[in-house]
Amino acid sequence: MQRTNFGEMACSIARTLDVIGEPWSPLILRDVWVGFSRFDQIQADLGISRKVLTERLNHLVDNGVLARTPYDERPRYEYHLTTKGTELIDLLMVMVGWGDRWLAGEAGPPVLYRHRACGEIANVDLRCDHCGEPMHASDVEVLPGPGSVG
Amino acid sequence: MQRTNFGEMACSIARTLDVIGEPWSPLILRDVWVGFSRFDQIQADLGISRKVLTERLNHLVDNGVLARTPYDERPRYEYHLTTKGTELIDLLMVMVGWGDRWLAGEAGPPVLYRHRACGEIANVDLRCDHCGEPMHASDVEVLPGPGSVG
DNA sequence: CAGTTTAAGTTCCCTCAGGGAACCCCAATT
DNA sequence: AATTGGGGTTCCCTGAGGGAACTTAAACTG
Repeated sequence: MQRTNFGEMACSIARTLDVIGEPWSPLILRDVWVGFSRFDQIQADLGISRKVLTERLNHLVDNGVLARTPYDERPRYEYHLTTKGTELIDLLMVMVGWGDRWLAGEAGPPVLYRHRACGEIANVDLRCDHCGEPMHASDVEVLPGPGSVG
Repeated sequence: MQRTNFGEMACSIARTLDVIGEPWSPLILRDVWVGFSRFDQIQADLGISRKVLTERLNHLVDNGVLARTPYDERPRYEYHLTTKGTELIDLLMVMVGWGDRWLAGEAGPPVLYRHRACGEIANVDLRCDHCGEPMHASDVEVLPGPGSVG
């Protein structure tokens, strides 16, 4: 095995990386999210090699993150997010938040998000799904779960 | 340039990937987070090549995500998260949530998180930092920001 | 005091993955 | 008849990852 296979590890981070951890994959998801749904659109927007784009799209479809649907009688296809893929956008929004905060510099964030529920320009914040209070690295204690190896 | 440089793109996702998007980097952060702070500990835990681990640690230190501090008069060092790095753990917690949900299978999640504030086993949930309501992919509208290229 | 251990890398070689460009197929358009 | 467009596939070349051995320097070990 050349490239280490993360999917076998008993770790949800490693398993997630096995699906979207290869170079370009998160950017492909971003493109599909914002409306670039066809091969040539994504290729032109990202400047990615066509070979690698083919590989990544197949991998994402095989893993149920994207769906490939024809839009013509000719062999023409569109890629769109499945439910599983849409939930990955949470991850991208958190990446955006961190990148905006630490890497955007003086120019400010490249894009903004308007939250439809309140109409305001906003960012995501992590909360406990049980009590609703903030939940960050220092607020949690890590314990072995049922799927641990021990 | 062989590997495409994401850091130059006007996209906070791409810029974030430039810091932690290479293979192994998120897993190294996870290890440091849960208490593996020394070179050989991390190497043994992950099974990563020593060469690659050296490269990744240097990259993470250069980007201000990890700090390298001596713990002995001999050349012995520990790596720990900076503030910038600690905020990246948010990203890992969201990855864990998605991996638990979609990839854990029948065995269940490998690790659990106890939220100190409420004492319960919990997961993170994304909320709007303005109004506190849920904020996911379908709840936002994407707009150009001050740092956009146009 | 010679030999071994430990931590933290470094060096080497080998294979495979990514980049880039050209090519392919097939239907529609000019 | 020739060109265009979409969605790939094929080719070669370079460089990144894997794996194992080597290095350095201090500290134990007998």
